[in-house]
Amino acid sequence: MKQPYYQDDHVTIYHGDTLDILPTLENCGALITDPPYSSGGQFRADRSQRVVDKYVQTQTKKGDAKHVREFEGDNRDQRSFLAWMMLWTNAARRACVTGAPFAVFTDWRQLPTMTDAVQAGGWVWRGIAVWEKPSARPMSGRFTNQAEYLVWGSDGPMEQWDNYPPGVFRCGTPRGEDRTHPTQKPDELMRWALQIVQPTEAPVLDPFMGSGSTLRAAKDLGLRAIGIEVDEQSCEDAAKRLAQEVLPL
Amino acid sequence: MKQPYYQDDHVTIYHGDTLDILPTLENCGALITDPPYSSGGQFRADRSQRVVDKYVQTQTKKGDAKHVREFEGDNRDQRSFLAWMMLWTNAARRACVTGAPFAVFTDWRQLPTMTDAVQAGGWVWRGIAVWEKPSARPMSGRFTNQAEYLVWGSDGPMEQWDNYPPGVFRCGTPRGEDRTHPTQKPDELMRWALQIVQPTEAPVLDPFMGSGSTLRAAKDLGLRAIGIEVDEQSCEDAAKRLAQEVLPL
DNA sequence: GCCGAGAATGAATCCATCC
DNA sequence: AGGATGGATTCATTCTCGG
Repeated sequence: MKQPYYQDDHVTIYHGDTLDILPTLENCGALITDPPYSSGGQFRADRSQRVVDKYVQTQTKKGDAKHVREFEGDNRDQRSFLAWMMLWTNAARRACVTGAPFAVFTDWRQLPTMTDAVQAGGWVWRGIAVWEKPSARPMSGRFTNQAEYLVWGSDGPMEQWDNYPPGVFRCGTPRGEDRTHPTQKPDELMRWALQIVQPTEAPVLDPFMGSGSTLRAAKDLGLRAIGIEVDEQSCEDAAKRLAQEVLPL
Repeated sequence: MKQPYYQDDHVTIYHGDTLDILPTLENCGALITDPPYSSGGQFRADRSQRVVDKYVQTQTKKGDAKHVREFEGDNRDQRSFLAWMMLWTNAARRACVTGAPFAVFTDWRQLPTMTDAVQAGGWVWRGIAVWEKPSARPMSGRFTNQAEYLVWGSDGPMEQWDNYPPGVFRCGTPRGEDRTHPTQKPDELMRWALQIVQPTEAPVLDPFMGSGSTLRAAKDLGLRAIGIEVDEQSCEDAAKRLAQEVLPL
């Protein structure tokens, strides 16, 4: 079993490829993650760009968006994207206990592929929840694509317990110094996503940790969590972020 | 050419099966509709999201037996639903001018099938817009499925013009006297959906008219519209509703 | 400290242009 | 012909800064 990159009372971080690490894990209580979308354009040329060129449109882009990091695994075509998604969703399910809930982020373009992939990976798909982003880029004559989606469900039967999270959640994206990862999710959003997880000892699993928003939110909610990340710099960023005190909510 | 069931300055209603009527139409300016979601009707929605036919799962973990049922079963109903959706989306596209926009309502269960169907029918899929219903029934331990979805795009290149409709729209469902059709959409919602249509002479096409909400909203916005409906009682209800005066907005 | 004006920003998209 | 590149564009929201 691989040594953790970072560990404390609540969270564990592994540095490495998700498909290598996942088979070594077991008894996780939930899968909550934000995988690469392999999206960002109608044409293959657009999708094959560097991540920063696709997704970071600040004026500082040419020159010094130094604090915004590149990330891997976002340049696949549709077929290989689906195949890869089936592999990791299946491996993640094996790392979880029966009945575990899952919630996976995706954008409109990959939503149908994502629902296929999680089901092919053995999960039961039970719905779609909506993240409404207040500041999206409008296009003339079209509906603004101002939402991202949370595909959710469970591994087999899903326990009912006393919690009723809303199906549509509205909040803005992190800005400026708060953002170290190009597609970083706000902590508030991750706490919402974690509402399908019952408070237990079994840790939440995030196989695409990035800058560690899922783990941070889990820790703040008093949950345990395990993160996997292939980029070492992101592991370091996340470890720093998690070493800080638990935030009062 | 079949005689209209109802006709006035702005709207025309045909009574009959959509697949019979659509080939007789041409030069429509847009497709805006709310097709049957296949819940409890002609097709089986409860089996709709099984993907075992597409992606075979080879390995199992202990305790997997109970999941197998989730993957078994018969995709014929889902296949026939998809085939039928491809037929009418294609026929509707042929009834429209090149560049025509489309917007089709669906629920979360049928969303992936719908995006497949419109693309197979020859339309360019450009996004998903969200209808947030404030009055959905919550489920314990789960996200509330409180949204329906508008799959939208165009037949080929889409003209840009001076309109920026929001991608998330919040409004309640009709109640009491206002509701004659079981899945009736609020007029306010249909006016939002029609914001993707440029004001022209070419009529909006609704191949599943139901109680006529699309036509009513189009007329109120000063647009022309054509509706098709197989149920005669619904045709009568819609005709009554459309014969009323144009509502001041 | 509060308020308002002006600037910056966003998992974007389109299209002309260049290889 | 078709892939790759780069510039222009849009508005709601948030941020910055000065009064």
